[in-house]
Order: sequence, then C-alpha cells, then structure tokens
Amino acid sequence: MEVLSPQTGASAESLAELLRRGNVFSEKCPSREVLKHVTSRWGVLVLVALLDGTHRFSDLRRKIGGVSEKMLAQTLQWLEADGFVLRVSYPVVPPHVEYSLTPLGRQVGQRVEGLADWIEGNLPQILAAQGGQG
Amino acid sequence: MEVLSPQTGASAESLAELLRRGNVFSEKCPSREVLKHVTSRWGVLVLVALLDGTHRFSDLRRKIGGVSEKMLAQTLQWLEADGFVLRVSYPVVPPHVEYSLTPLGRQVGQRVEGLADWIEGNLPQILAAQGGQG
DNA sequence: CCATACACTAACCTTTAGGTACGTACTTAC
DNA sequence: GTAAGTACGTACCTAAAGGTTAGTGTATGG
Repeated sequence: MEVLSPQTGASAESLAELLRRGNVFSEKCPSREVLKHVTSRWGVLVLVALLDGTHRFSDLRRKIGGVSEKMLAQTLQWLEADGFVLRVSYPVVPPHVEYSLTPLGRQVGQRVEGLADWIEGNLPQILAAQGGQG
Repeated sequence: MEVLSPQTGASAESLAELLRRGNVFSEKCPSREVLKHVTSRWGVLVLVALLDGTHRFSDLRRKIGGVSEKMLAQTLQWLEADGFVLRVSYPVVPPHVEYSLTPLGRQVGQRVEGLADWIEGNLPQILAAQGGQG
C-alpha cells in the first residue's frame, strides 16, 4: 500500500498510478474534471432526471426548473463526452433527439441522486441548523 | 400524493410543502443553495477530507492539492453556515483553529465520498469511454 | 398567414467562483 | 535579526459559468 503525498509531486511511476486508481486530492488528477461536470449546477439535475428514463431535450428543459437552453445543451455535451449520457438523433423534421444514461452514467447518477435525495429529505434540519447557529 | 409542476409556479400551499420536503427540480427550492455549496469544487474535497477527523486550517490546505487560502476559508464558511462544519477557535498565539464535521456534515460527507470514490475507482473506464467514442 | 414547437448555435453580456499578492500579530527556529 | 508558520481579511484580477436574445428550417395548429 502506497500513499501519495500531493506535496511531493508525482513521480513518473505515480503518474501511471493516478490513471490506475485516481486521487481527487491530487491537483493534476483527471478525476477533478469529471467531478466538475458531474457536480456542476445542472449536471447533478440532468443525471437525476435521466435516471427516470429517456428524455427529449425539451422534456428535460421543462423538468429542470430554471435551466437555460444554452446551459442544458452544454451540460449534456459534457456528460456525453464523459461517457455518461447517450445522445440519439433521429433525422426527421422537426428534429427529434433522445437522451439517456449509459450504464456508467446510471451508476454515477445513483450516487448523485443519493446525495440530492438526502439533502431534500433533510432540508428542514439543515435550515434549522442554519438559523439556529446565530 | 401531489406532483409539483415547476412551470405552473408554487401556490401558497406548495411553498410550505417545499420546506417540508424539498424539491431540487424546483427553481426556488432552498436545497439548490445547499447543493451548490456541497458540490462546489472545494466543498466536495473539504467534506471528504474532514471525514478523516478534525483538521486545522493548514492541514486541510496541505491535504487538498491546489486550494488557495482564500477559497478554503470561503468554502469552510459556507459549510459552517449550512451546519455541516464545526469551527472551534482557541484564543492562543499563534492562532489555533480546528475544523470538524457535525453529525449532519458526516452524513452528507459520506454521500459525497461515495461519489468521489466511485469516480476515482472507475476513472480508467471513464477515460476509456471518453477516448473510445470518436 | 401567423404562431408555435423542435433542438440547437452564435453572439453578447453579467455574475461569481476562483487565483494572486499582501498584510497582520506574535512566536519559534535558525 | 530574519525567516517561517499560524489563520485568516482585503483588494484586485481573470476565467468561466451562466443568462438573454436572436436565428435556423420545416411542419403543424388555429
């Protein structure tokens, strides 16, 4: 068992190690980017929404209160590039595009949903803790 | 069972409902703010780091690769205000401050850690999915 | 015939997360 | 005597997230 110190920097060997396992505490680890997309403001909500099944663009937009078209498109592209979202476009007119989760996406989605659900369910306590600390 | 439509807006009754349960999909729900802090770039890492036990400011800074002092302080204040982090300051010189998780904080921390761990563990597959989709 | 829906893109603007650098008040180590 | 460590606050700046508006091409509904 080898512990990486973020301060000492990565040797040539530990770089390979990073790819093998990932270490979010290390500045250069690619997992930071993935985490950024997944935990982005709309990324969270898109993942949770898509756990319900395939959605069209407009469906997602209606379901997720407050998203702009631009941000929804952007977020979907991030998640698609990370291999979490599958985009299927039918060449008809008017345009018809379906978004769904890949198996990988379903797994992250579940963790994210767990987090979101916990916050929703414990909102009263959180709000109480906020106000009560004065 | 009542389903809230984000489009129709909240009635007086569903507003109270929001506070009782929380609904991330609704634009005005306070859970959005909490989620923002918890899933912020450094919020995630702070929560995971503090699951290991009490840390001093500088300890956290050394442990979390790449945080600036300003952002670490800011993030800790967000999480403290949300009732997730407990700050204990000893009036000695040089300053001595200890940060730890509240019971509430430990619970969110675990969900967040689950997510971070999953990403770390599945990094190879994610990276493969990214590159392989061309 | 005009509005709307669809799934976006492009251009432009605002906000804010985040970074850098400096100061502080005192102490220990060199 | 000087440098470093401690836990930040403040001021200033950049980059990026995010919002708003307009436009695309076609087809359906009124």
